[in-house]
Amino acid sequence: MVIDRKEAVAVLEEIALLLELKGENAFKIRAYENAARALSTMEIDFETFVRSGEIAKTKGFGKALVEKLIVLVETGTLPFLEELRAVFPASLLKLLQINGVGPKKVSLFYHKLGVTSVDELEAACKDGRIAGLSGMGKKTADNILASIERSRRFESFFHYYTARLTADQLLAALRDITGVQKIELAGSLRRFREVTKDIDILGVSEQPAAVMAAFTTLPLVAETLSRGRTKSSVVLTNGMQADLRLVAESEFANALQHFTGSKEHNVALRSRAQSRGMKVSEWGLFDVSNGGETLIPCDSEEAIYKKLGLCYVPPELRENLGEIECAETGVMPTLVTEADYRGVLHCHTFASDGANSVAELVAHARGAGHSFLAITDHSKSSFQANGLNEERILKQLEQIRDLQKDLKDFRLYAGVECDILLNGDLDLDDDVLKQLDIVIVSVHSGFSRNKRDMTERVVRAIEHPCSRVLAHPTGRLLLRREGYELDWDVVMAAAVANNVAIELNCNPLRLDMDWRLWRRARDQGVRCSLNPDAHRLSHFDFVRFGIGFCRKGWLTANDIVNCWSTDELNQFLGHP
DNA sequence: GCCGTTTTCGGCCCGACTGTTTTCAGTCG
Repeated sequence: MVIDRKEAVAVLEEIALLLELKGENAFKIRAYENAARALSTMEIDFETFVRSGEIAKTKGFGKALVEKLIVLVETGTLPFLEELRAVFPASLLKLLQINGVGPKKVSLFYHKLGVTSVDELEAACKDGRIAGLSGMGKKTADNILASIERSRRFESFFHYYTARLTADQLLAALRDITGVQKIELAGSLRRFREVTKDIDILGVSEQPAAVMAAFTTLPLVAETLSRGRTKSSVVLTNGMQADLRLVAESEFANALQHFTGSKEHNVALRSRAQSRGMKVSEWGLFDVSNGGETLIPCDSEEAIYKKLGLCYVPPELRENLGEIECAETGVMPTLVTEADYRGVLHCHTFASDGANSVAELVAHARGAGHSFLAITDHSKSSFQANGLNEERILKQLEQIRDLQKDLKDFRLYAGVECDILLNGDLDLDDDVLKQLDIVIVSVHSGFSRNKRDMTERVVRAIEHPCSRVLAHPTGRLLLRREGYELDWDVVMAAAVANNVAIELNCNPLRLDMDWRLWRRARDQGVRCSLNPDAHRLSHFDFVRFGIGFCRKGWLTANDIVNCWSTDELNQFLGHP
């Protein structure tokens, strides 16, 4: 039995949760969590990684973890995990997902009441058994019931786009409250995580009590979970949780840094501070080198990083995935900005499954200040999307050439989003593809093939001489459908060798290729094409946040073909 | 369980809020 990387990550994560239930040392638990996280971002063949001994040289994998993972690779099972599973039924892990219920409570409920599932916990809350436990009371039981109800009523995660628009609405409402001097977004939304659980907002006010009162009674707020002087939590009408923290002006920079996270980034920063005789928290940076606690004033996030011997780390990069090591060198990449973006290379008209005409899309793109636009409707195999056959594509090509004649300082490219067939062939005749300015290739069928077959299929499409962009390369739909697996080493190498860009599709459901892969792709020489995959004019707005995901992938304007001049792009497309 | 220029033991990031208790444990981020 072969254990792959994903399975190993799942094993480590499960061990961490079970150890929590067991009440193990928190640092031991963290060691498993860190190892799982490290492994999940590595692009390695897990078995080779373990067998070759490479694992033992990797930070975070000590003697105990290496030994366990060797057993896992060699036998396909891990007795250590089996023993833990025998102590706690697997269903207990689900209880940990209930807000306000942590390992201690789960363990208590299990041992005292035999509770093993959410339904049983609900029953125990209702019939008074929970309130009867020592240390628990009626309020605890009521809160657990409310949490269970909330988790059933709403999915716990939201797509970035939904969450961000909700957050922007909330920010605007908060800025209108009397006594609010400053309001900023923090947390995972500021860091551009693709899905998010809650909205974290940080504010400055000299009248925190009044502001908290106003916040918890906003029309957007459905329910107040907690309300303190510096922190309040609410559930919004759409089911999202939002937290507001208030601090004094002098504390703002430190608080913003702290509440932007990630947790892992902050742990690393605090550890760094400690090793330099300092202490960092949401309240400030302190010199603790001579036993006391002397505040080191920081009026900006830049100042905090500087005092810690680092250059500024943009929020998108704060995941403790190498950004601190990079900041230590004094040189950070100049990340792409919204102003660098010059045009969309993937959109649909009503000829296939879009809502607008070519002319409408052109007008919209020009209105947005873009320099070029590529029309890329679906090809004939995507019949569910009314894909175009050779004849219809050629007709559209003619229409586009006509439109171009009247366009000054704007390049309109004729293209197609051509289906990659099961064997890796493209869906349209070569002599038609050759006439187009840009051919985007993508998979829309046969998602369940295995990794090897999918890799071969995609690489074959990349190697087609007309291919220029590989679109939404895994086909994932966030919170709905896993993407198919690809051997990224092979796919990226093929993309570089054949001068094919890989798309970062910024449709909020896709965000595909994932930000975690981009730094590595860029280092290998892969070009990115950032596209909204627009099916209507409003989808052009996806680019605004798409830029954030490019930044999260460490990309500069130079790495993204959509940020190039029309001349440079023409050269890339082979159409001077 | 990991780690090491105070190095093989003894550290390991920090604080707010809640609910239950009279000083604190659990949870969360």
